Amino acid sequence: MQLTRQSEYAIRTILELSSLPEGEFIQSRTVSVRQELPERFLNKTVQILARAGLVETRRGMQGGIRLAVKPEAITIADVVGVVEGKIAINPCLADGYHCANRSECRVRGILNRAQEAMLAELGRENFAGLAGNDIAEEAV
Amino acid sequence: MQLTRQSEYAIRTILELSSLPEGEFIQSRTVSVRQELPERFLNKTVQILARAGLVETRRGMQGGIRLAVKPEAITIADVVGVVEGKIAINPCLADGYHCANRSECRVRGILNRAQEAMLAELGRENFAGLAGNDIAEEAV
DNA sequence: CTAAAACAGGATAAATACAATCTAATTACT
DNA sequence: AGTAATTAGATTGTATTTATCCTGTTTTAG
Ligand code: SF4
Ligand code: SF4
Repeated sequence: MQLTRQSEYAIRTILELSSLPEGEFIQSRTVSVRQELPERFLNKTVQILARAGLVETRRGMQGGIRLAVKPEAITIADVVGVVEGKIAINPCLADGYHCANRSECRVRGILNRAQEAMLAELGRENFAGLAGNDIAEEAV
Repeated sequence: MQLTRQSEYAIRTILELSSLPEGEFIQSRTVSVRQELPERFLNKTVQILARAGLVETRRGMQGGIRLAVKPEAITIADVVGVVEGKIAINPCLADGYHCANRSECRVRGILNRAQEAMLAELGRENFAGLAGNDIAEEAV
């Protein structure tokens, strides 16, 4: 019942990128140093974020990575969802899983509600707020 | 980001026990058959539940297991907590873990709120309601 | 008093999943 | 060309989860 480290790494990466001036590239190596993340493994993580369209990459000299969308449009729920795939705290909440007594099971309903409650919280605040680079710092 | 199977097994076991007349013993083997759970593994799970004081066991002929407390007093959150230990969806939410920038980290607060929201839902309904053996079936 | 029934507990094995690394390619700028 | 950066897949290492085995202890039927 825990997020993977890769999710944390991804969150910290997006956080780092969110605090940069819009459009600026930063090398993933720099992120790994600043956030103290294993470099090689972070590269993998960046790839996932890139394929999902959250970050943009540029190769070669002067290359690096940057956000592909505005920090305001990304939440922790998004990042975790991209890295770990669609969240399902129990197999029966995932697509394509068939449990015999699923129809009459009342446990499943509770698990589902619990999951939704968690995802709602993870999706409540966006990375503009998290990185602290929004002016108003919308009072919660 | 998933509950262990053992948690499911434990939930189904408590559910089975909750639907029995109060005080009646049932053999763990019967539970494993009725719920289609691996017998040997379930024994281990029962031990955990017993040590935590949720179920009571009796050895020998005519032995078996039964709830040690009323179904009304047990929630899914309790069962999962017993089987998996104190829930922490990220290492930094567990006791004894030290993250360098924990004090200034705003991600942690969100993760914590998400976890609490999930646990609140898991603790909302008790096993009397889940097993459907309470009269009023308290309208939610 | 003995044998069978049922849980207790530790050790171990098998299977997954997670985390990290390695090597080689590709791209792009200078 | 040459260098700096990401891309991609393969591979290794580690931890966790899941499951089984074997031996012991308790209880009761006979
Ligand atoms: S028994 Fe209920 S909670 Fe468990 S897997 Fe089946 S549907 Fe889901
Ligand atoms: S960076 Fe924040 S969320 Fe991540 S482990 Fe540290 S305190 Fe927790």
